[in-house]
Formats: sequence, structure tokens, C-alpha cells
Amino acid sequence: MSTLQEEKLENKNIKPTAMRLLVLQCLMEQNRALSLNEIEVLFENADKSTIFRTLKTFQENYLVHRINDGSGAIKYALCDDDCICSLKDNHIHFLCTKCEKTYCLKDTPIATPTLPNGFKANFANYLIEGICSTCT
Amino acid sequence: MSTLQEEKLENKNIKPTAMRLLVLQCLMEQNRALSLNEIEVLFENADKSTIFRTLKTFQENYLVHRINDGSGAIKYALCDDDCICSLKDNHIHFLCTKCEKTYCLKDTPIATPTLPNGFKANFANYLIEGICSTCT
DNA sequence: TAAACTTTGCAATGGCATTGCACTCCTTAA
DNA sequence: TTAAGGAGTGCAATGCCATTGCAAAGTTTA
Repeated sequence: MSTLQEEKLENKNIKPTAMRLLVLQCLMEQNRALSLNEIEVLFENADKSTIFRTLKTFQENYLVHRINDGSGAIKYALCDDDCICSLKDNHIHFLCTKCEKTYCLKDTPIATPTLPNGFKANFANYLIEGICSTCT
Repeated sequence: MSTLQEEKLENKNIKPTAMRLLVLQCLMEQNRALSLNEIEVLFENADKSTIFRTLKTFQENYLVHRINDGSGAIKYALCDDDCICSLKDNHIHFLCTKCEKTYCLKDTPIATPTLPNGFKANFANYLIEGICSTCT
């Protein structure tokens, strides 16, 4: 009998350690993008570098993606199950300037524009800043 | 008789000092977004904090905008003459992962998507990574 | 010309990401 | 069952970049 978290890790070929299960659970519960710092304070007694390496492992196995929201700290958010972090998996992120929380807007796909001649896109990062629905 | 650089500074109500004229000229010549470091190495003998404050002054007066291209360093690019850095002035930026240069695609406007209910956009940062026309 | 203000340069400081190293834990093979 | 090897973790740096305090130099103004 395995938990949902264990399944998710095994699906991405990540060995489920205690730390990894906790970090994954944390990301699942929060349902938004979290910085290393935000995760660290949620577990009083875990080491930052361990969490960092946990997230790195997650990222390398397409379990989370990194988001640069201009806040100074990189944020991490869960990928969809079938995500391989390719251009078509990219989606808009929303940073609320009031509560400072960052959300994945997975249902709001990025319209990829026509680029000037000779430019080829491999990755897109579309960030919108504003006020989120709970802060309105 | 004033130079083009002096005019630009005066139009934005920035007092034209020697340093400011040089930094502005540098940005005009390069025609792309430059980091503090990139600017610093172009002037062997200028202090980084002075350039930093120069760029800060430029930004506060809508002469340049800051771009977070995920490279770790903030980049600065010239605004259009009538820019007030509002949502409608935002445009796509392109980071070439080969030459590491960042360009403003001013002719490629950002399509602002419909956001979920209750979300309000104030600012957009749309970054595309890929290969630029000179690196193809 | 002196006072007030602005700009500049130097030398910190601080935040965050990242890494080296040693210790612990877990797995595996004899 | 135990020893060896590898993976994961914690602690303590390190490094990079943005930012600021302070004093000197330059500029403006009364």
C-alpha cells in the first residue's frame, strides 16, 4: 500500500525518502509555487541544502519546474503528471504583489507569438504581476 | 547645441552628467539589454555602484526598464521615448541561450490573456529563450 | 564665496543559490 | 550476519549579485 506521494515519486523514478515525501506533500498542499525559504520555514528542523537538493532532484525528473518571478527567490511548483517541461508545457505564472504568492495558471496557455526572422523559441516564461482573487 | 544623449536625458528630466551620458550612449550603441556587469566592463574605470545608481535614476524616470531574464543578473534596456512602463508598454524579451544576449522585441507585443476570475494584471514579463538570428 | 545639495567612489552588507565534506543510513553481496 | 559501497543528509563555507553607508568631489545657489 503506497501513498499518493509515493506513487508520484515512483512514477518519476525518484526514490521516496522521508524528506522527499514531506517536500512533495508540502507542494501538493500549498497548490502554488514555493521558494526554498518558504519550504524551509514550513519544516522547522530541516536543512536548507537538503531541501535544495531535493528540489533539484525533483526538477531533473520533471516533478517540479522552477519559476523566476522576479521576487529574488526562485520558486518551485509541481508539474502535471505528463509534463516534460518542454515549450508546450510552459504556462503563465501569476505573482500577486499584495500577498507575494505565485500561482501556476495551467489553464491559461501561453500564446506563442511569431518571432522575428531567424529567432527560434525553446522555452517561454510568461509572468504576470497583479492582484490575485483572494486579495481583491 | 546639445547631443542626442543630452536631449534624451533632458526629455526625461535627468541632469546630464558625464557618467550618465556615457551609460546612455552605451545602451544606445548596444541596442540590447545589458547587465550591470556588462556595462561595467565596457568602461574599465567606472565604479559599479555609480553605474547602478545611474541605471536606477534612469529607471525611475522611464528611460530604461529592468528585465529579469533568468540569467541571474538583471538587465537594463532603453525605453521608447513615450514609455511610461505601464502594462501596455511591456513587450517580449528574448534571451539567446547561445550568445547570452537579451533583446527587446518591441515589435512583438504581448498578447494579454484572459485571467481567471478575480485576477487583475498590472505588469507582464514575457521572456522567450532560444536561438537568436545571428546565432542560428 | 560659502552653504547646501548632488553625484561619485570605495568599502561594506545582505540575500539567495550552490557546493565541499563528513556523517548517517540503506542496500547489496559475500 | 556483516562488511562495503552508494545514496541522502546536515553543516559550514563560498560565490555572485544587488544594494547601501559614508565620505570625498563636484555643482548649484544664495
